Amino acid sequence: MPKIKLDFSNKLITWYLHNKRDLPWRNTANPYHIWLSEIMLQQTRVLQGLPYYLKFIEAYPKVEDLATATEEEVLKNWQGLGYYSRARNLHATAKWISEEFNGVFPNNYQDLLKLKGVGDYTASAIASISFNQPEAVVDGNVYRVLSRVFGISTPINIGPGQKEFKKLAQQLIDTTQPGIYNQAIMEFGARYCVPQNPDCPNCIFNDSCIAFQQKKVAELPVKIKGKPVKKRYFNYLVILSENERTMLQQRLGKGIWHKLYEFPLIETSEEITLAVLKKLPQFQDFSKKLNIENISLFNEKPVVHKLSHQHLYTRFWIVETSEASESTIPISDVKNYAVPVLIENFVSEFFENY
DNA sequence: AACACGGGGTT
DNA sequence: AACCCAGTGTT
Repeated sequence: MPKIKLDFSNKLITWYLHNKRDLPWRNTANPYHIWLSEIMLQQTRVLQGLPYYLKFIEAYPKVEDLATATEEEVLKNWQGLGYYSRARNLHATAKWISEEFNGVFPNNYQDLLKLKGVGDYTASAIASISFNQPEAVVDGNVYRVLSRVFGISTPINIGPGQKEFKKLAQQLIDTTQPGIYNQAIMEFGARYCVPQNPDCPNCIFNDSCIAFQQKKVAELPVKIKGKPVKKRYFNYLVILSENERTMLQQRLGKGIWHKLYEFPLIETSEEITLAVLKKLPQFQDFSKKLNIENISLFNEKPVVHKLSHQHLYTRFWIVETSEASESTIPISDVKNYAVPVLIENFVSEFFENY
């Protein structure tokens, strides 16, 4: 084995064994547990995903338990973690493995890659950690560590860079303990070679790190800038009908929050007044079905809910009606539906007495 | 290749 | 406000 490669992996693994966090998925090679943790940690901080992992392991000890749950329940348990396609793919994959493979996970990179929601990173993670296969992971941490140590300024978020880093990572992996190596480089990126102000003078690589030598640590990795965030204006109609009932609708189109629930929504191109709201065709269609007695605005200042690519300027209109429409549900049932955090925050504030 | 997809932490 | 996080699927 080339010395540079041995140096790199040995330093990383030595650092890891002294500095790793004690996380529940690190005490097992069970592919179900590893798969679950890896899906949850996609684009998600360990500390944010950890309570969800514990909740899922308890609610669904085996993949068959996840498979026999309803998608609604899985989404409810996923509520707040974001990127909800992960939860839908998780459930679909659990059913597939349970029904077609008798609950036994694929044991190699190529077959793991066929699972919904499992891409190059996750297939490599499971293959290496659960099955000891030498498949290198390349996540955000790996991009940062490799771009700095090896002084690579190829942009990491377009095709050529992704291929270059994958190839380098594959050359560097310790084939005798690939799972440990993969976790070591990720943990090192997450805990030491951090995005801003890493402690380079005391780093295990400070004698060889190209970025440190050339004072380019702050400029690496290079990332092409994305599009500016889009502003959207949401008007939620919070129905309050007789007997403490309200109305929820499921989002079924394309876009954010697919299959989650929310109050009836009217999206506009800008902030609107009550007079304008009343004239909107969507509102008039809606009001035909109900006997509206009063409308009031809950929040004059919009709640700005920030997503990666969108800022949602949201106002909640309280719509009191006299008749109990068929499509209403008891307010006390709202807590059983999977809703976006934006809705959950409103519900917990407005309906705290119900 | 570019874009959509959540929510929260950090600076 | 900008960037990032144990990325993937769609177009």
